Amino acid sequence: MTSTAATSRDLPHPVRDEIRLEAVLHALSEPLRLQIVRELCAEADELACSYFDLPVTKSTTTHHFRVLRESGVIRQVYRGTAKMNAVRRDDLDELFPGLLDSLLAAADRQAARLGAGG
Amino acid sequence: MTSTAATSRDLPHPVRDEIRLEAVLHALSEPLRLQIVRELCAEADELACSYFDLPVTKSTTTHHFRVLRESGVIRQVYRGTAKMNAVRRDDLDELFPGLLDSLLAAADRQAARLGAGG
DNA sequence: TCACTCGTACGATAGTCATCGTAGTACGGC
DNA sequence: GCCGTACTACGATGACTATCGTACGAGTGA
Repeated sequence: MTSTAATSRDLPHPVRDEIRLEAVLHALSEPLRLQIVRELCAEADELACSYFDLPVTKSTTTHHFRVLRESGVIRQVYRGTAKMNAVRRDDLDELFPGLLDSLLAAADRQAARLGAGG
Repeated sequence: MTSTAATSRDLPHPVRDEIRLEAVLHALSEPLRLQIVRELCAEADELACSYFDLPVTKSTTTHHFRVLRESGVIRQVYRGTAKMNAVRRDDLDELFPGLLDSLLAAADRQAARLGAGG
């Protein structure tokens, strides 16, 4: 094949204008999903679903990634057998400037506060 | 009685350190509750529950205000028969600097975008 | 072709949630 | 004391959700 086709399979994503703040907040209100997004942003690169060692089964993992994708928080694309995930930072920053950074900062701050047990 | 007691009834609130980001996001992921918080911030003053003209029954209104209170987003206090509501801006700003402003800005932006239909 | 890995689809289940109606409590004014 | 207003508590209900297990599909490499 000629170019950038990931594979044959395509996944449905909301276009930028279909992303809703409420859906984004709902997606991020789940601890596991918030953690996934934090790691995705920390790595600043595409990560496979299997990269994450989550305390749930594969079925549940699939579910959480789908919620993130359908809410517009992440973009998913197949590369071989792996499904790669990346935060839709450009779209989110365009729609809600500064929101993602504030959310990540808030999550970091809380993690530091709760983790350190101060 | 001597001073500032609102009335006899007191309502349970989480203290600052008990406020969790996930709970805040969950509370604000509901359109009605997000709207309530937006109005509370816009008025910059305490507002009674009855101020809001919500398309749900009083029971449901009570439920939504309780979720906001128990997540730490708002503070509620009785004044006579009225229950006054105010956003806990100081606590939220201390815990998650800039988050509330980003969320409100995002909500405003989305409202303008969807309302204007541009 | 065969096996292996990664992820999906489906069905089930237990829990949470938004909603309502009704009945009840607390406060303020008459 | 009595009534009206503001809000609550309780029970019910339908919808959604997080979770799982099992069975399956799609791709990679031997």
